[in-house]
Amino acid sequence: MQYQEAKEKFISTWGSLGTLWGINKAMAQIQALLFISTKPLSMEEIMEELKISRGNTSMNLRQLMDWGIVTKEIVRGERKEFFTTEKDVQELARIVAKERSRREIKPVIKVLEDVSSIKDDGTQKTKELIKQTKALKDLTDDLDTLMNKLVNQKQNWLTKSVFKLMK
Amino acid sequence: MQYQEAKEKFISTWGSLGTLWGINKAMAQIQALLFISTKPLSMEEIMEELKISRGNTSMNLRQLMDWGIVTKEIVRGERKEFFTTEKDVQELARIVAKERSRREIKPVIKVLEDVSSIKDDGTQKTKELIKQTKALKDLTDDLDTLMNKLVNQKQNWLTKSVFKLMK
DNA sequence: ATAAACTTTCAGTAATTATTGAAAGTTTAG
DNA sequence: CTAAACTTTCAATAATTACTGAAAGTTTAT
Repeated sequence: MQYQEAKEKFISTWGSLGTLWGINKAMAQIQALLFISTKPLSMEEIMEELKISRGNTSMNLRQLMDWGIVTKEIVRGERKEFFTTEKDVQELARIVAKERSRREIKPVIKVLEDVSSIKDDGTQKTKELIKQTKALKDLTDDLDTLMNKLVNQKQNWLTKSVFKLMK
Repeated sequence: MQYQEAKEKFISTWGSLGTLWGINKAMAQIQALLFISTKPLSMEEIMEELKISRGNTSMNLRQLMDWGIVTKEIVRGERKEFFTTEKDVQELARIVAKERSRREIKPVIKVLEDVSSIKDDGTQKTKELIKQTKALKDLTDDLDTLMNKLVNQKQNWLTKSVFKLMK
């Protein structure tokens, strides 16, 4: 496999994986492109590489910036804007985990809390609803906490020690 | 909040959360319904509760069974089939984590491996592609391993000890 | 102030994904 | 074997989500 093929394979795989971490295809592909680029890219270059429209590129770059994954670069002497992505995978994972926790997991925990704290009217079905949603809430909470703690270790010695512990 | 409202809120929240764990809305809602039900439900009952068609119910139940989350129950004297879901959240998490690892994460790791092992032709851009996809592969691998190990502890004493360690 | 260079917005359209419902298939009781 | 009771399949359609492109908006240089 040569450079061009490998690059395309990486970008398209990462793109279709986007759904897994909760973003759309174009967004993931732009991030992938920037991630392996040796220099900041302009909107023009991104459109050209990925064969997507100006509007699409603009909207998805904006979202990536909202996530804190991509940043604008000012290049001296150039009028147009250039973009780069966080290059450190650990830091990237940290950002993604934090954002997903905030945007998706926390709100769900809130709902589970509300639902599991309805008044017990003594019926079987109410007891079951409370018991099960409570269990789900506890699990979700635990996993969320663990994920955040894990990913917040800027150095990876702790990750390593956890691995050791679990082996 | 009363039972009916709480139940509906739980089912619809869990349904829209489906995308987060990689399944569709109807599938997640069926699972949610079974999860808080005090007894196995027939296809008829599921259709009725969720207001979805027979075909949709059938197809999504099949998928839930493929995932290993839902099982058929034979009820003595009844001709139709009844369905139940795994009721233990820890076990549920174990199944989901295992399946997602197998279906989605492992294949991505494979691609990252392939891409990161192309021949280094000495150019800057090839070096960057190799370096970055390698880093991504290592991270993905670590997270996958960790997730599987975590979730495979049938007892939760280990989860607890990990928490303690990280606090 | 003007105009060129660039970015954003958003209504319309395309692509994708989910759902229906009726026909075909299967199982069981008699 | 037959028919009733039930489930599955799948082509058609609906709903959702993503994408385009051109017009409107913004910034910068002169």
